[in-house]
Amino acid sequence: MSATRDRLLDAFEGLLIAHGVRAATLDAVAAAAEVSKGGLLYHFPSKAALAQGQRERLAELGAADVAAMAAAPEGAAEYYLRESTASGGPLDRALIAAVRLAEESGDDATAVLDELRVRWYDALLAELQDPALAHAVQLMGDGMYYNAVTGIRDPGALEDALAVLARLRG
Amino acid sequence: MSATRDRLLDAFEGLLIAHGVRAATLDAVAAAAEVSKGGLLYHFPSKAALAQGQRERLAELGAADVAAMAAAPEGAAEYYLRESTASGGPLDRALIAAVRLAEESGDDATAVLDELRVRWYDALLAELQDPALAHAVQLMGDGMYYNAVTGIRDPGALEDALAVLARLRG
DNA sequence: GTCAGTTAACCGTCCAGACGGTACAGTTAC
DNA sequence: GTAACTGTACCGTCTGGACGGTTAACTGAC
Repeated sequence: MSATRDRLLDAFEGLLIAHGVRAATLDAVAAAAEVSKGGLLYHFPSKAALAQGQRERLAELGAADVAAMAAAPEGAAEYYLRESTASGGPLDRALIAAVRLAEESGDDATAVLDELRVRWYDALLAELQDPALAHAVQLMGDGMYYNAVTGIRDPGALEDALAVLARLRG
Repeated sequence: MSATRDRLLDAFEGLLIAHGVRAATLDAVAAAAEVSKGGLLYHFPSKAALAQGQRERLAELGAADVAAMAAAPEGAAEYYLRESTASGGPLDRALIAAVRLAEESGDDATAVLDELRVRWYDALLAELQDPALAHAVQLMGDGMYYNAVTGIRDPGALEDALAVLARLRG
């Protein structure tokens, strides 16, 4: 909606990703977004509201990605694996930030992540028509995300995952 | 070594896993270990020392697991996948705690995780003799860990991963 | 055999700074 | 005039860490 609101969420996510939950203080977020603390609290009256705004952003980006996955010319599975390594995009940033937030606030925070996972699985199953294979593809994608989240570089992961997918399909 | 030292590390890991880095304060760790704050700081003179103690514990448990993996009768790959879902054991707890810690402290904290990953990969490769397959198995294991870390329940993940592994072997 | 001295293991309190949040009086752009 | 801010000054609480005790086991001298 508002440009400042988006800048604040960008800054919040950026701090969460780069330096973790401890670094994502209200002062730090405001400073990173080049907004005063009062300005931040104008848009998000509390830190919980800021976290909820982040979850809403993730839900929107996630829904868009599920739609793009179903429409992908290379197929849902390949699209999914490819996206799992392409860290740096808006969805990846939102996902990593949400995972970081979920570690503290428990249930309601993971609900968005849970539902998104189910939707991704459904899209994979629709294309692959094989529950175990769909599950395996999703797990490999999760693994690549996991490595991205923890900062672990894993060269060749995408190629090998795609190669294994091809074997299983063939 | 010391029983109190171990209790402190247990408490530290427990808080990191259940409520995240923000909850794992010196006071909270001391209280959970039923030790005074002064007692905690006797064993670990700073919070950084506490985190390093945790990493050292992970390195020890990890080395033991790699050895157990190579000696597993069901094979390294099956052992690895099975262990990836068995959350609650000492190694899993240490791993999750280390991942949480790594989000803040950056490079040197991820070094232990990085090296452990390489060792696991080597053990998988030694059994499977197939780089892409070894990589895929590791990614599926990572994915299951990732879900355990974020509190996502994923029933049937192990069975499906093992089924896919059997297909790829056969 | 006992008794001062040492040391490891731990307790409880204090403090400066950071944190989330409040309050509110201005300012700018439309 | 109203929405969207800025800037400053606060408040109460929490946090990491410093610090000065305390206790109990051990050690050697006499």
